Amino acid sequence: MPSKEKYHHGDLRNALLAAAQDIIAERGLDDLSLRAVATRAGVSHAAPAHHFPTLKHLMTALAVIAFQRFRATLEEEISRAPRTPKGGLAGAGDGYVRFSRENPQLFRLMFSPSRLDWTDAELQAAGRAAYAQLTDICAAVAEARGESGPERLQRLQLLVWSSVHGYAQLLLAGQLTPYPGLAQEPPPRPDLESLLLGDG
Amino acid sequence: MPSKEKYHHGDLRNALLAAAQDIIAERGLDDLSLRAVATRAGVSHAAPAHHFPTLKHLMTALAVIAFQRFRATLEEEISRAPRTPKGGLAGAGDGYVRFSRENPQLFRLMFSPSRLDWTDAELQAAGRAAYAQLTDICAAVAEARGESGPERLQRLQLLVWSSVHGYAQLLLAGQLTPYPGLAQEPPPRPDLESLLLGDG
DNA sequence: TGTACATCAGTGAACGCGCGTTCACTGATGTAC
DNA sequence: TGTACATCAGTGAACGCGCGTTCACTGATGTAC
Repeated sequence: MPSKEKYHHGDLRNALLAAAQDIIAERGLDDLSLRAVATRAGVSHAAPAHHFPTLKHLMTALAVIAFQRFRATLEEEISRAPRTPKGGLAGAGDGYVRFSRENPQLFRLMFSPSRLDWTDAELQAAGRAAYAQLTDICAAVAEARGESGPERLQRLQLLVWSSVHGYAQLLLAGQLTPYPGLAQEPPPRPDLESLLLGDG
Repeated sequence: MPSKEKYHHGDLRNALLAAAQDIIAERGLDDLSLRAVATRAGVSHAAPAHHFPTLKHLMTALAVIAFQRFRATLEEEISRAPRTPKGGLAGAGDGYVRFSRENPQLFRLMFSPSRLDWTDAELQAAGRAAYAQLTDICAAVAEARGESGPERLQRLQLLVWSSVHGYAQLLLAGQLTPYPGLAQEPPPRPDLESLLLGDG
């Protein structure tokens, strides 16, 4: 454990990423800056440059973490659900929505292309790994529906992804709760499971 | 037609809104500022204050215009489609996606709650008017499916809205086209019409 | 029709703010011998 | 085991930038009489 007295931090890169998470959670994505991150990490404002040349580099590294956590949340909810196509689909949907609500600013970052460098190999890998969860689930759903072929599968994936992503986005945008101040319960996630796989 | 020489502009409020649309189309929503708008409109940087006390006021007025245009696009596509429940649903979906692609920055603004004042009556009215398009379409779809009751209708609306909104968002986020530079054709919008109303 | 005057839109200078970036530096670490 | 030295992470002052905001002002408009 690095002491506060040390001139060299020891693990500043991770400390900066942790500080960034605190900042976006408290003040929002728009208030994230290299200077704010440095201050939060207790380091001079020029120090981050050694680890992240630009804010985009830091945000890209943060998005990698976000996608990894996102993937873990999907896995967790899927493993908690019944091991059926319908259960898997419901679990993935629940995980998707839960992550977006628990980490709204990270979620926003993940889908803010202008802030990220999508040519970054780590980011691509993290994104693909998360997306693979949906792919697997959808393959099982397609099979249960007696559908086959890559095109059918792709269309099913897009429908599933779009509907849960759209619900999450509308929820975060405040479009599903008349007045945010009222803290009203939002309507439940669209039940694509029943539509695709029946009530069984 | 106001001449450039006049000290009083005559219609600065609208000129500022037009300048704002130019700026977000060319430089993006994040580069929108009161100063930039003033400069673009050919006016001193303090002039906008007489019409928009803060940037949020301007953005809210801009979102009103956006929702009105959005509504018009939905209407246009719906009226172009067959006058059946399925045609209406397809038209609404096409309009939704077309608007988001033709006006990506306005679309972003419409769903950026932190930038807008949703207590503004005009904004609420504009948003509701656009949403009413979807409501009407969904009522027809529900009837065609033999469903009834407000709860069923609400769930159907949420599913329809979520799936088309999610598709539009994923498209704008660049998640549906591997490399933006390649200008690859994205996959078509999820065909919720057939799923809900069959192939007829 | 003409004059006086209130109103208000737009000007331009000034302020403080946080930002990214640069740069000479300082202090710690680790390696070569 | 000890010394010299290269490397590099972090410092702190400085710079220029665009931003929102304030404020005394100036010029145009429209209304009262």
